[in-house]
Amino acid sequence: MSEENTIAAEVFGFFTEIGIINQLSTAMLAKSLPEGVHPSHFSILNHLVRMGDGKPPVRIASAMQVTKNTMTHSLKVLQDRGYITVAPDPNDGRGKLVYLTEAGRTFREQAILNVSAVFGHIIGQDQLASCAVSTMT
Amino acid sequence: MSEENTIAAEVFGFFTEIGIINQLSTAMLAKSLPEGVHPSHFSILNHLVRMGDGKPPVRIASAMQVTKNTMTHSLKVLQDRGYITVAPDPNDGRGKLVYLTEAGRTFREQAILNVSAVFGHIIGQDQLASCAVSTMT
DNA sequence: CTTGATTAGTTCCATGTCGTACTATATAGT
DNA sequence: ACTATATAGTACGACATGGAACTAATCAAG
Repeated sequence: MSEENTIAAEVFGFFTEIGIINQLSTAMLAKSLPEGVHPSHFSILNHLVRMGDGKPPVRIASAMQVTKNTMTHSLKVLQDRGYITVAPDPNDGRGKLVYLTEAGRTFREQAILNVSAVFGHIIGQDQLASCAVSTMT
Repeated sequence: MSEENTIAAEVFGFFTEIGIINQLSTAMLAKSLPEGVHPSHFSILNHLVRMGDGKPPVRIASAMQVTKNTMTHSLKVLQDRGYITVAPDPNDGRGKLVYLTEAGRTFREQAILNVSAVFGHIIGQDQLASCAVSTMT
């Protein structure tokens, strides 16, 4: 019994570490994005570039592991910023299709360059050590 | 230049994977928690158990990588549920100190058992054991 | 001791996310 | 064809979180 508890603690601790890494990397991405663009918004653009656009919102939502409501809201933000266009699906009266704009593609590329510069800054300088220290405290 | 872009894409993709793992494991934890208890609330209890209680909120906030506002809100929730008590710091008129209650400790233990049961359900006891071994070495 | 700067905690507002309920369309069973 | 069920998208409310501003208390400099 206590053996199983030990194993559970090990697995739980592993995912706790994953969460910490995710927290720090997401914070870096957030700081490198312009005002009003949330990491989740960028993530949608990234997904559309990698997996191809012209997909219905519900498919994007399930791929990003968020609900349909959240996707509706996020797509509205991206549409207002001109990064995507949403058109009705000609083959399904219920559905819509999401397409990337040129502005959306260039924005995504620029954002990756920005956050990569931050990574390089951190790895290049000795802040890697301080990063490790901050996770321990 | 394109070489640097390739490296950037590698690093970026790695953190993307980390984010996906975190999303899935956090969702599992959320589903195994009772109504009204957010994963971040549980995370605070977990931190207090592991690092010791009697700490001021601002220290917990910086350790959990959230702002003071969020910590104020989360502590209020935990206090209403009787999992913690908050007392003024006798040595600092501005500060407060956060203490775990017996209910908080038992709740945290039970939650870990619950989520571990979910893990066991999904990946099986054999993989759990090997996973634990790999994290120990 | 007095003044300026710093810190702990709170409050207000904006935003991202989820749950529930709803409408409109599509599909299946008869 | 008709009805029942399922699916796509949206509207509304609830909650977690962050940013800016604020109060109270401590610390540092003179």
